Amino acid sequence: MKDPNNPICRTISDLLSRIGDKWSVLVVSTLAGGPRRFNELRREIPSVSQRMLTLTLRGLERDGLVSRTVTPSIPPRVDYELTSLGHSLQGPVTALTDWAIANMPEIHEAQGRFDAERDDIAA
Amino acid sequence: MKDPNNPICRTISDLLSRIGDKWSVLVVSTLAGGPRRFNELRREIPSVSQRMLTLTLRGLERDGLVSRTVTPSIPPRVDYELTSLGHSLQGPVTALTDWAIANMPEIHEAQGRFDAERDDIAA
DNA sequence: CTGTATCCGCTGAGATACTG
DNA sequence: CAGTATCTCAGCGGATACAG
Repeated sequence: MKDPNNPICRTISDLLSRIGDKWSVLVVSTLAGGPRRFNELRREIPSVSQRMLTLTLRGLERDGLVSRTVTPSIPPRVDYELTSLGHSLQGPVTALTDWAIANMPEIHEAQGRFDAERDDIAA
Repeated sequence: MKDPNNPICRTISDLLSRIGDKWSVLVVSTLAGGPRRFNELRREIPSVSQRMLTLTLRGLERDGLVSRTVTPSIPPRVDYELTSLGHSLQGPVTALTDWAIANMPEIHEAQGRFDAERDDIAA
């Protein structure tokens, strides 16, 4: 159970590093509203760089959470869409973000206490 | 909603970088079985380094998820324990890990397909 | 429009040695 | 026993420029 070499732990840790990365959850939750083109995603997530959006989408595509559809026209058109696997991830992720929102005050309070103590010691 | 500058998104993203880091979930799930001393945790999670265990525990403590109790004896004794906030996180995290376990085959399959295609193109 | 390629700084994380 | 300090290296991620 606690051994990172066993395949279950590795899968969990892989999933966590994916959803734990800086952009995946944001992209998935945006795509939850329906398919988007590349630059639509950029507009809806203004702070993401082109490079990171590409990398994030590739990662999600590799894991089978997002599908990528190319329409070879001029200009080219690429649509990204959640797969059913991607949609099924929404439930657990929402549970987590709801928890974060609900407990935000308590977390910030704890951080404040911790940092105040740290400063006391430093002083 | 998609703006990383708004406090809600920042809290969520902070939470994700905590539970998304390499060790936090492992530590929390170990502590779910009851309080542990520092070296007990090291023994139960053999692959964690001393440094990373310390840093992980500090982070969890700062967020109010774990409490740290020092008994100034010789040798010194320090017990780590989940707070009620820490326990309440177990539910959402379990939902996520259950999802990962349930969908592990499909994810690996998707990765296999993706990597096979990539190799085809490379060849 | 939808990417890829490159450079580069910052942080995460391991190894090792030292301290109260 | 329970840490801190320092070195080191790899990888993430931003900015920018280029390409089909």
